[in-house]
Amino acid sequence: MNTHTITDPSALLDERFRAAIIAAVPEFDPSRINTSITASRQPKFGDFQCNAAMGIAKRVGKQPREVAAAIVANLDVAGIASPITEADIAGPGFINITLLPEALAASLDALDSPQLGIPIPAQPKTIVVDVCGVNLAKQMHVGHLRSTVLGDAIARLNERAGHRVKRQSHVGDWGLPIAMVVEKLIELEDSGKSTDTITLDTLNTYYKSAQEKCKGEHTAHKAIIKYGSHPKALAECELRIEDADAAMKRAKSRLVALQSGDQRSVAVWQRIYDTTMTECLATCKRLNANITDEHSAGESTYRDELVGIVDDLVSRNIAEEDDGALIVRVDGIKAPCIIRKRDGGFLYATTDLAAIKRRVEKLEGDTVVYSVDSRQALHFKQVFGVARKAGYDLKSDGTQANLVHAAFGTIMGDDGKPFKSRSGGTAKLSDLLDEAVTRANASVAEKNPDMPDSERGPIAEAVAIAAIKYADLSNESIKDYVFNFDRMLAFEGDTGPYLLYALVRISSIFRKANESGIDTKGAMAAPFMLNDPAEKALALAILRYPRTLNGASEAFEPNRLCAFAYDLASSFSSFFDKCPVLHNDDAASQASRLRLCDLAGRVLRDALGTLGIPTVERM
RNA sequence: GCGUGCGUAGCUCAACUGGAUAGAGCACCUGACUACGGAUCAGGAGGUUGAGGGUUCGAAUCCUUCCGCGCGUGCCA
Repeated sequence: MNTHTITDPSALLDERFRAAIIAAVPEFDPSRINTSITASRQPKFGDFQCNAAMGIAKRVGKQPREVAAAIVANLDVAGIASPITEADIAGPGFINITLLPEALAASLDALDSPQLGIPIPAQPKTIVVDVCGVNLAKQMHVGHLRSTVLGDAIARLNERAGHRVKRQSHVGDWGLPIAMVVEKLIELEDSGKSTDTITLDTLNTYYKSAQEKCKGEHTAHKAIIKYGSHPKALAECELRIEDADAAMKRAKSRLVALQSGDQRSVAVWQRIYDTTMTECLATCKRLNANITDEHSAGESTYRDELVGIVDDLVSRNIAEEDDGALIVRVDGIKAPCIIRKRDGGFLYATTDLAAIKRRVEKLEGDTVVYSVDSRQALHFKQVFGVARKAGYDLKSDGTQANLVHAAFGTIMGDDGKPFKSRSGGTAKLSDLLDEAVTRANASVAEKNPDMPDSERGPIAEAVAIAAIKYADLSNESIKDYVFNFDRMLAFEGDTGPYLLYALVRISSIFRKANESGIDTKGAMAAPFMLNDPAEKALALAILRYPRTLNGASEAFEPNRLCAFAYDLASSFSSFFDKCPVLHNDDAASQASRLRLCDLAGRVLRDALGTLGIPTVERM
């Protein structure tokens, strides 16, 4: 017997109803039975309900209520739920189920283990998760928030579900833009300036100016031709284009030097790499995202594989030449996937193909999931299509790996447009975090004036990160969402701080209990007494943890676990209000409630940990 | 144009993937032994789920036609 069957009442009910359905409707293919046991939305419909009768009735051509009655007649829920009769059949054939108090207590008791009822899969899978994906010489900005936070959460969800997870950060460390910055640094060195203590901020400036220098003027030129301008301005512009062309030429030859392993170029590149990654990984750490150096898989690491892949696709007639470029056509997609430019250069599609190959063949991924902006949907459709066509998705056992684009929407500002910094540019991620921390600090100081600064600092940091991450994770990821400090940092309502507050109250109860000499340790073995509706509601909320976690991990949807966490915190708050724990003369009830508090706290903490949200003891 | 996604309370979002009377949070109104942390709890008001049609016992969810918005769209990543 596995843990799942014991701790999750819905799993227990699933078994009993399956048996009843087989007996009640023998003509129905047992392998197609879906018992459809769900938690009831309203208490008056019981604790759980079975919605299977309607669907089965349709397929076997019977009346739904007739099927429901047959199921009930063949049903044995002894030891789990109150006896179920025809009176429990409602509407078109819903079967309402109310758990026995002792069964509820037993389930809770079984869940109360270090594993917290999460089943360990018989055959763990390997899930490769594409996360973060920063670019050299560029600061992390809002655009990286979601790929980092969501990607890490998806990784954690699958780790918690018992799978092997391999994070891969596809670092943009290759190509012309980087060569431009390398060239810039070398020019500086040649003019006698030291670049030893260069910062990422400075690199970022170089990156932008190099970009503009090499192509910005061309667009300006086009605009002038199109809309007309003073001849002098035009002449000046053309002069600058000559400059730009020269710069572009230098950058391209620098790229060649870099790619062919020129020592000096590589050394400068390495410095840029180190400077960028040191700062970005620090930001990841600050975000409580488990993304470290070992997860970095830069585009440069694929450079020696690209030629082989392209040759392979050509020799197998998967790729074809078209207008000088090399393309692969994928069924159902109009736009072909370009894997080599007319000038012989490779594109990011080529690199991504190499990445898929590595992730399936070398990293042995059963699933390769990409936490990447939804605007890249077409790109991934193409690349996945090419990979399948070429068989790069085939695992060693010959079956196909599951390629998933876990797409997410854009972060918007209050004006409904993509989020910008106050000055209008792209907002640097660390600045955003700083502002959230400042605000959290002020709030904590206001609510809790006695707390010393030294204690408040780290707490404000955790509260701010929790607020930002919860806001990001709790929405359905595919949708755009509005980034609003006031809303996410509000200590009321469906926010990160509210969840932390629930934990703080639990911690506080135990602090107080221990101070007054109550045997909290002993209470951890106390029998659960769940007589008050609020106690029962809290128990039912806790018991939903295993199912919710599995559903969220399988669907790569962290927002489901967020909803669970909020529901749990909210159920706890109601319980806290109605069921005194310490101000309670009944020793048995007190012990039960202490244990319930402890379990609720551990489950909530575990859920938040699985989302990558930091927690605190006080706030 | 084609492709793709979205449209739910005044605002921000859910809806266990086709289930019962569409739920939360802000904001608004009314309450709660001076509170085991009130950063809370209980209640009220707030809806033709963009519009029409279809599928069925049952639709916010699936199909279809419109409307509106976003995004992508052959040699950037």
